[in-house]
Amino acid sequence: MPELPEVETIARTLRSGERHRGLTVVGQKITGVKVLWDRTLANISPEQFKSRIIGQVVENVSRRGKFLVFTLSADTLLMHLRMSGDVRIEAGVDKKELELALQPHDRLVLLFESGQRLAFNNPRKFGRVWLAENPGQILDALGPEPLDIGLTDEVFYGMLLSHRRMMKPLLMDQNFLAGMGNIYTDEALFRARLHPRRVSNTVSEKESELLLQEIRNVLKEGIQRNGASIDWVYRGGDFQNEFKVYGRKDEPCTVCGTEIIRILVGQRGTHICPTCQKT
DNA sequence: ATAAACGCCTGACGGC
DNA sequence: TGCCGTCAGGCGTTTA
Repeated sequence: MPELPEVETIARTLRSGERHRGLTVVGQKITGVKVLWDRTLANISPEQFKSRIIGQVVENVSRRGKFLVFTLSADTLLMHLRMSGDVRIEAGVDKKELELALQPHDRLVLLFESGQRLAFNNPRKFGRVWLAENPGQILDALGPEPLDIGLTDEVFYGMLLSHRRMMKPLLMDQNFLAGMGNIYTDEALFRARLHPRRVSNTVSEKESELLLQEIRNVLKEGIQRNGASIDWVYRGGDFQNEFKVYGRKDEPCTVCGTEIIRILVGQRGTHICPTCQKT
């Protein structure tokens, strides 16, 4: 489900309590765990997970690429929502209630001393959770954060030139750049007037600068609007109302009026304006 | 080095 | 209504 703006929104709301009726995970002590689907845990057994995480306090929640990063007293808890995941924090009434009233597709639940709980919900079971002493082993392979000012025009252009790959799969490669997914990549390429099959080392310096700018624009607008809500996995954002190409097959291009088409690039449904985005 | 094919899962939607 | 194919905000592994 989520790309960078959606994960960022989740991290912020878990931290601040906004949109969760004031509930925050920061400062909460973990006193219980329910693992409802064992394979949710990517690098540890349910038994080890329980014995290690119970008693730890959530110090902070942040994001790296599409990972949610929970900094705990001793370890780091990582969550990746993949295609259909979501995270809820909710108040519990009593012990009995905490054990019950789970939602369909809840795969992992953390119980806090306060009586509140955090649920990892994941209909398609693609999402994963890690408990790691050293999260760098997982996160360090990721490419740079697109919104990091350390990613300069020069650095980004150099990155494009050092590969000979189609632009869309390259931008979606998390080890190249962290956080871009199918939707925001389509939107950024459209705004930069680049065809998704364009080969990276044929991009000019000017095109590269515009692309980085538009990548940042769509991500920032997505974050401002709390992400995008699509299909049955609704999360409260409204960036879907700003889509220029994604999901707009057969509708007119907002720039030139040509009908948006859907093509396949790197096995992924891809939306372009065939007039504005030439190879 | 690059990219395709496929697997992992459940659910929504459209056509018949 | 039921059945069927297609599609889905992701990513790892295997194969070419």
